[in-house]
This record gives sequence, structure tokens and C-alpha cells, in this order.
Amino acid sequence: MKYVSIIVDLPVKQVNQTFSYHIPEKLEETIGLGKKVIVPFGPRKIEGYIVEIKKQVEFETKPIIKVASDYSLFDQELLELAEWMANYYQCYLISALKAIIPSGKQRVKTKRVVNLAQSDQETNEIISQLEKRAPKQAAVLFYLVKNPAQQLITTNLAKKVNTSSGTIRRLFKKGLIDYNKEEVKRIPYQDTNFKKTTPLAPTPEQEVALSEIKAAINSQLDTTFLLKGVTGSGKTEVYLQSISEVLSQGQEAIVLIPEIALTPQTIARFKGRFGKQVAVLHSQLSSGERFDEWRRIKEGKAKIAVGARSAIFAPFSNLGLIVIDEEHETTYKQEDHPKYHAREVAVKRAKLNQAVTILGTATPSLESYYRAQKEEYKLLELSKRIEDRPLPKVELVDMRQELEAGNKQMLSRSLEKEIKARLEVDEQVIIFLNRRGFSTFVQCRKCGYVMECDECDVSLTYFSQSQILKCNYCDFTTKIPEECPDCGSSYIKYFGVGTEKVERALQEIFPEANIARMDRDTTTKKGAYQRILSSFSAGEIDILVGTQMIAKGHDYPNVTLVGVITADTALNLPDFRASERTFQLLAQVAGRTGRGAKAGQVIIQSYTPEHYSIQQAKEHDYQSFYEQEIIFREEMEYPPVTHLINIIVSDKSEDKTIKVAQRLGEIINAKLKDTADKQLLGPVQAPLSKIRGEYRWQLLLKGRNLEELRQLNQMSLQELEEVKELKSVKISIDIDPIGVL
DNA sequence: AGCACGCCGACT
DNA sequence: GTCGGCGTGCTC
Repeated sequence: MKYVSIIVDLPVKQVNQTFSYHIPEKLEETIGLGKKVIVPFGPRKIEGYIVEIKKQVEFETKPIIKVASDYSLFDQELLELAEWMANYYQCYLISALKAIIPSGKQRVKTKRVVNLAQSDQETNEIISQLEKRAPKQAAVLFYLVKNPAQQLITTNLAKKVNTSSGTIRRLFKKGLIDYNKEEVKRIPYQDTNFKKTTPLAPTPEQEVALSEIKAAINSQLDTTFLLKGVTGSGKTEVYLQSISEVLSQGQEAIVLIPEIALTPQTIARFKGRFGKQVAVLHSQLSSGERFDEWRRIKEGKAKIAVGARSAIFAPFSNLGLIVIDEEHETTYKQEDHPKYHAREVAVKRAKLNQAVTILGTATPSLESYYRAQKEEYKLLELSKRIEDRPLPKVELVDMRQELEAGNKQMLSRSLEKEIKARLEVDEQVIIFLNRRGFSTFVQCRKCGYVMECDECDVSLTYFSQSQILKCNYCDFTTKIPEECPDCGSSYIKYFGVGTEKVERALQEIFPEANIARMDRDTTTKKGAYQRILSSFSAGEIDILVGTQMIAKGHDYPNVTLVGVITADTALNLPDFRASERTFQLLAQVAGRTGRGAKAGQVIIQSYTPEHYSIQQAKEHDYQSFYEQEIIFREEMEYPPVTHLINIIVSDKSEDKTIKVAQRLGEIINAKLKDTADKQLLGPVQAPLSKIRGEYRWQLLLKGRNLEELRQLNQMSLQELEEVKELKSVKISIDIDPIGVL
């Protein structure tokens, strides 16, 4: 008799372990590691994944009911990677596995949402009947009447009215609610024709980098390179020729690109060189298309996977190279569980395969450069742009002096003058707005009242097109009030320098110019993002105004001026990465110009131009920036010198949240007593103190040894579980958080 | 998670 | 007494 170990598809602590089953004879042929199966589990049937095939078993077993996938969804190597992730990021193995296997795959992705089974009126009657006998059920129905079209699944609904899933099941049994399968839709991706490209002759610097990389590829050691190359220095050509080398060894390659830069232009560069051998994996593919690409990789038809974060799990069997472009980008860190960082996973996966990793960027993350300094990574530099084009000249404008000189506009005199000059010679301009950390909000000018979301601790964002106020954290939307809800005054005003405001101001000064705007507001519609960029690239737009999304990877040879309206908004955030982000952003934005034959110019407006992150960005001097920033990190004991674990405690009850956070704090502190190399910050109210009606408190663990921190964290949480009455409170762990905001 | 089991207050 | 809600524990 053959047996298997199964991980069941339930992200719950109690079943975060393997369960043994036996294989009925007729399924023996189709069984295998990584197959999805249906198994009996208590009184019901659930999905699970085979993680081991074995001959003996120490339990009385039930049989597997059926095999639910044609393919093995992961092999031994990817299973090992999942186990590493589960341990490193402290998540359930099933969560790590589900991050690895193709998402949206075989079947259309659906969620089971709860609906009322009768009209609101009838429901209201039922509520009054139930209220006494079954207050919880009445509360659930009441919630559904009050919040139609919220499309909640059982668990979330139960949480909303503070009850268990059992209550909802009882309502279903009574026929008062029913379940609807709701499709999670995806936007299809259109393929284009790709022009064939041939390898370019490398510059001397590229030559050096390539020879080192090729040597590493041939040595079969898991070397990690940090390829630090200024914008426009030809990093992509290095990637392409490295991939060629790997292919000639009969091995495969993965290329990660930030989602936002995964445009047809970027894909064309890889498809143009390697044609059909390239599989593209990103979130905008339909589930069918994505699964097709996944199968091409699995079957060995594609040798190169190009994609966003999750492409790091491409199912290759002989991986030789992983490239991470723009390695400093924070989008490589997954926001929800498992909160993995693709860069860390890549280095681990390379190790499992004796593969080479190339981390490419103009502005390395402090983490990567720190490791390069310690020679954990090998540093390769491309300091010159192709054809020796100069880096753009950067001018800093002190906005305080502008104001003193009587200019109250948001455009400095010098930026206005330069824009005018470009328009006269038909060159293009990009105006960049660093909006991270604040958005347009609505405030009463009389009493200062700010419109906020009831469920979340944030001010509502103003969308002028639709004349509404919206919460960025939940789906709450509302109309702009005529009067202040607090004092009744009608002096309600919209604040914040939005892209829209900049656009309008520019249009006023330059009525003749064609101005387009790109931000979340204008790119929500399908394909809008592409449309704006291609029209800009075709020269139909003179000035493009936008947020972070225009800072990434495109080549516009006719752009000769980039203006940054406010360089320092991110600097004022209470986050230890504030300077790093500011420097990276300014350097990236500056890189958008001067990429053609014409020289480029950058004007940065700032209220704190003396800050080193801004000064060093002006000089294009990463090295100096790093040296100054690492001193700050050393002093404050922040990453990359230390590791962090962010613990978020959240619950609908503020009282319970605080109690749990404080109890956890006590437990940790007791364990920290005689250690100097680890510390606990908090518990404190989280910077976002309330999201979707849940209160949030935060604890931050800091220390040089991550393994020790992790153990401390685990032991403390275990001890916390003994406090029974506080068990329902949610605790979320973030290992190596990107920010603590 | 989601199912059965068993305790306990309310009501023909 | 019995009906049904709600907390608890278990799933190879």
C-alpha cells in the first residue's frame, strides 16, 4: 500500500501540519508530488496538496477521493522553497504553497459571497422576530440590509458583526440567506509583434560585468551580483547577454520587473531577442492565458520567464539565472500574507539551484549595497551612460526663497521659464509630483474639521472628476457635504497639491500646450495607462503631469526637462526609509530625461534643499548618499544593520486590542530582560490606528540576529495563547517590513 | 474553516 | 421537559 502526506487547503493554525491518506488502486497512476487532491476531512471533503509519498504510516488512514489537477503544481525544489518561506516569514505552509502554485489557474477564480434570500422588507420582519431569540442572527441580517452589494464572504461577514461562522451557516439552513459564486475578473493582455534584436557590442564596462557573470554561470556557484548602473547605462543588455549564456548551458532564466514597468516596450526587448522562448507572467493576464504560460514553462517549451514578483516561482527544472531589475523597488515585497520579498526568495531559490542572481538598479536598496560592502554580493558597476551621454544637469530651487520673493505659485520662476523654453522648441516636459504620504483632502476653513472615514483612521481623498470623497483603505465613498458636518459653515475647501491642481495651473500659464495627467484618478479605466504613455511617446502631449507611476523605466528621447514640484513630501514621513525613498525617487525621475541625443535638464523644487538625500540626488552621487545614510541606520539601529519584525494586533474592540498588545509587550519584555542585542518598541497605537473598523496596535522587534528575533516572537505568541479570553484577536506578523507606516 | 457535540436559557 | 443558540474541540 502506498500512502501520501497532505497539506490541506485551510490557512488555520490547527491544521498547519501534514495529514496521511492512502491511495486507492485506481488513482495510483495519477498520484504524484505536488498534485492537488480532494480528501475526506472530518465530516466533509476538502482540497489538499501532496507533499510526500511514503510506504508507512502511523495513523489509520482514509483514502484520497480524487485527483484535482492534471499537473504537478510544485516539485521537490519548490516545496523546499515553500518550507523555507513558511519558516522565514512565519506563515502557514499552505499559504506559502499557494503563493507558489499558479494563481487563477485551472478554474475561474471565484469567491462565495453571502446574499439575502428575500427582500429587505421581508428581512426586516424576520429581524424583529429573531431579535430576542437569536440576536446574532438578527445582527447578521441587519448588516446585510444596511450594506447591500458589499460582496462579503462568510468569515468577513462574521467578523463584521462579531460572531462566528456558525451563525451564518444557521441562517443558510433556515433559508434566510444564500451563497453566490462571484467571479474575480481579470483584464486580458494583448500580444504585439516584436521586432527582432541582436546583441549589441558591449561597452568596456558591460564587457567587464558580463565576463564576471558568465564565469559565475559556468562555475555553478550561487553567486549574487549587484549590478549598479546609472540610468541609461545599458543594464538590460547585460541581462540579455547573461540569459544567452545560461541558455547555451541548457539552463533557464527568470527575469523580475516591477509590475508598473511591465509594459509592452519592456516585454518587447526580451521577446525581440528570444522570441517564443519567453513566457510572460503578470497580474493583468487572464487566468487562462496565465495558466498557458505556466504550462509552457512546466513543459520546457519556454526557457525564460519575464514577470512581476510572483514570477520568481516559475516552475523551471534547471534554473540557472535570476535577474531582478530595479531591485530597490518596494513592489517586490508582497503586501499580504505571506509577506515575502521577492529579492530574498530569489537569493534562496538561487542557492537551492546553484544559480546566479543579478540585482540591477541605479539606486541600490540600502540592504543590497550593505551586503555588497560586506562582500556577500559581488558589486558590478556601470558608471557611464551608453555613447557617453551626460547625466542631466540638476537644479535645486528653494521654495522658501520663492515665497520670500513674493511668488506664491507652486511653479517656481525658473521652472516656469524652462517649460516655456521647451515648448517653443517642441520638446517635451515631465512634471512630477511626489504625492506619497499625503493626498487631497477636504477641510472646513472655519473650524478646521477634516472629513475622515468612520471605519478607518484616515482622511478621505477627494476625487474631482466624480465629485466624491473616497477612503483609500475601505470602499467607503460619500458626496462632498455642502456644509461642515461639525460647525455647519459652508466654507468647505479642498486641500493638497493634487496632480489635477498642477495640471490646471499649468494650463493657465500655457494655454496653448497639450497637457495630460497621469495618476490613480485617470488610469483606473482599462488600458488608459498605456494610452496616455503611447500618446506622450508619439509627441501628441507636450507636458505630462503625474505621480510615481511616471518615474519608471520608459525611454522618451524628446523629453529634455523634468520638473519635480515638491521633493520633500516623503521626507517628512516618520519612517526610517524616508531619505532612501526620496533619494531613489529623485534619481529615478532625473533619469527620465536626456536619454536621446539632446541633453536633459532637471529642476527640483524643495522646502529643504539642504537635506543630503536631495543634495546627493542632485549630484547623482549614490556613494555619498549611502555613506551618510548608513551612519544614520547604524546609530538608530535600523535595517540593514538590524532586522525588524512588525507585529500588528487588531480587533473590532479597542479595549481588547490594547489589552492584547500590552500583554504581548509584557511577555516579550520579560524575555528580553537579560539581552542587550534585541529590543522592543511599543506597544503603541499603529500609525494607521483603525482600518475597516478594526483598531490597530503595533509592536516592533529589533535586533541583529533575525533567527533569534523570530524565536523570541514565536515563543511570546505561544505564551499569549494561554490567555484564553483574548484568543479571538487578530495578530499579523511582518518579517523585514518595508516600512513601519 | 466548518462541522458535531453538549451546555443552558426560554417557551409550547 | 424540549427547542435552538452559542462556545468548544477536532479533523489523517
